[in-house]
Amino acid sequence: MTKRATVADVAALAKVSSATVSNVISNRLGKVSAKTRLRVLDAISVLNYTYNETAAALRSNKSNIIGLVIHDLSNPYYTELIAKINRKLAKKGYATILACSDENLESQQGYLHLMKRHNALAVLLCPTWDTTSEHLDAWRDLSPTITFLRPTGSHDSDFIGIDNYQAAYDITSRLVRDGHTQIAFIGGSQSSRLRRQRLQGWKDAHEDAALRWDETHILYCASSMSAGIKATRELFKRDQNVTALVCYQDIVAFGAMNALHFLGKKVGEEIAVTGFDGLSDAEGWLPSLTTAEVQIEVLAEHIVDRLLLRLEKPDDPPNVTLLHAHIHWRNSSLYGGFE
Amino acid sequence: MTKRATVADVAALAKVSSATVSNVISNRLGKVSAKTRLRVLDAISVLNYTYNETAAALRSNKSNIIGLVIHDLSNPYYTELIAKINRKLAKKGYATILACSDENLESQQGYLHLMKRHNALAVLLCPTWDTTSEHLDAWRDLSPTITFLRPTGSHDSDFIGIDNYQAAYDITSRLVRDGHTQIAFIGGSQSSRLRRQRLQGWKDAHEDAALRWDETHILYCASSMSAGIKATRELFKRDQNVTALVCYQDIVAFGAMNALHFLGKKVGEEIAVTGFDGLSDAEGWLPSLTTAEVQIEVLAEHIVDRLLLRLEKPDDPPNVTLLHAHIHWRNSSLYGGFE
DNA sequence: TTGTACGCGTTATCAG
DNA sequence: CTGATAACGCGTACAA
Repeated sequence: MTKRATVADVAALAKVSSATVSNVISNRLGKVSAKTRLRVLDAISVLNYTYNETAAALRSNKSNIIGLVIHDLSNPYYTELIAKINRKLAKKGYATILACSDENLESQQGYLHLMKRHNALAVLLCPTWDTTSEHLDAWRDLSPTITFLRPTGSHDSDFIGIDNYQAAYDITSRLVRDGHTQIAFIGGSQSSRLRRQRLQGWKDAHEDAALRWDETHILYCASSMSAGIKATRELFKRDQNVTALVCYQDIVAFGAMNALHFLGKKVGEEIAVTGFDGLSDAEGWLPSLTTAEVQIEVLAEHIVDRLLLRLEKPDDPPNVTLLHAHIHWRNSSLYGGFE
Repeated sequence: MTKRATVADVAALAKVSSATVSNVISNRLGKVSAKTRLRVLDAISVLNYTYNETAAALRSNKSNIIGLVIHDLSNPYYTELIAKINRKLAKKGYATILACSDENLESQQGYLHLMKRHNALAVLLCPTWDTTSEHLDAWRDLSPTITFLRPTGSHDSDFIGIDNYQAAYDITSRLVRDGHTQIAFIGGSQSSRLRRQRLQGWKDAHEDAALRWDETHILYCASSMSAGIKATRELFKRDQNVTALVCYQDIVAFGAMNALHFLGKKVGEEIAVTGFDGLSDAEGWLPSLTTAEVQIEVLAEHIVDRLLLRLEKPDDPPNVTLLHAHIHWRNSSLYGGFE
């Protein structure tokens, strides 16, 4: 546990001032001659000097810490997203403080407070369902907040999301055109705005095709494969005539397909299943799963780009971006099997 | 973007010195009278004062940041673990800087450096396969490093892991006793020490039962359901006579079960499948999956406890803890179906 | 019980 | 191009 070298130590060894060392460290071009620069770099490596972010942050009142607050870490879509955001930020030299609110508003607010204490440069937030615009006001003034995936109702912050309504509408319409009349909607939690958007697409697709939808075909369930299994079994207890399942998420669809195997229904032949998310497992599954995808990579890119833009121009008006999902039609919803 | 209040501002409003404010904030009992305490707290709320961790960290040379470096964020076992560790640390007042090395040593070392720059109080590390004890030496002297799940060969750091050998041995032995003679081992990557431990358990269980194991029954695959599907199909291309699959992870087992459905084999009747991890989906799956579990909660508890202990006593000798897995025998490996 | 004064390691400012 | 010096906001002896 030897004490670590400081700028002053480096300066002394290189026989320059601490200001010069600082200039070298920050790569301020033209502020320091090539020769002294080398001398300083040499001293840095001799002393095994490590930059102290803490001191720099205090002095410049600007940390390089980005807060990342999310409601759930059990859904692979979110964790892959986090991984990608994390990597992109790291490449830009930012560190990420992670927090998981577990769908608990109080906990989320606590974490936002933590970010403030740490002087987070910005906060990326995927909020709990009960988060309103007002809940964010307390933080927005200090550091920019960028919300993603889950709308908070009013948009005073930047928001990057997915056009869920359209994707659900498109999927359902296509199923109707393929001849399905008994189409179920499975998954999501009751209070979810996102679910409401997808469900509305499902409903409108019915109505625009002059088809009645049935309340008993709508089921809630948690975000897990086993919840999808349970919901699917429940669905077929209610009604044996369903021929298509529009699932709220891929993991729910995986569960549904597992349950359908068990119920003796051949997915892609006797019954269609669709998902949402575009997980990489969807393609390799048997049969391959039809799903609405916004590539996680693309989403992460948008989020990080928006963040960087916002850091440059803090006072620009908030931006709302809705990404269009691409629907991969695969074997789980084969056309023509349902005439 | 109004400037935030400082201790000095609070002191001025409460008509006390900054030292008194500091004492109130840090809850140093007996150092300040109840009356002034209230005055200070009042001023804090009036000014909407927020504690500045950065300044505190610089002054005391002790951050409250814990670095969490992990190799993979796509496996639910790890993400659930992270979520739990994160929550426990937050409860103790620590913030977590997350980094994902993506199985890349260079990237991992970069992140460890980042942690050092941020003066991390400690680092929790689930290392890449090619990490050796020497790779950690550079960081260990500065802040304690606690490794988990993946052994690094030599143990100069604290380590919390799972007794993989024993669990795999127990599972395989039981399958042998149930009458299986053609037992495959699926999953894991070639260089994985952890996989070697589990595989050794599988091999030794064969040998102790005077049973030959077959090299063609051993397959590598990535950590995903679709990789499990591919590997299982490959296995049955090689040999139709396998009656049991010992999978390296639950997600691989889920994939295997999906593939087996497709191949027309009834899991739990004609063929046995076992997993590793004890994911919550294992129980709800159809049929329910036999799996070796070390409860994530328990593991997280051990890791955090070890961390806290280490912070208290930095100079105690490193501790290695191996947790014993509990095997849940479920329908996917029903006894008696293979006579 | 309260106040004063200084230092943590860096960066910004300005003068040379 | 380089150097001296003063901040940043908080913690902690030590003095009162």
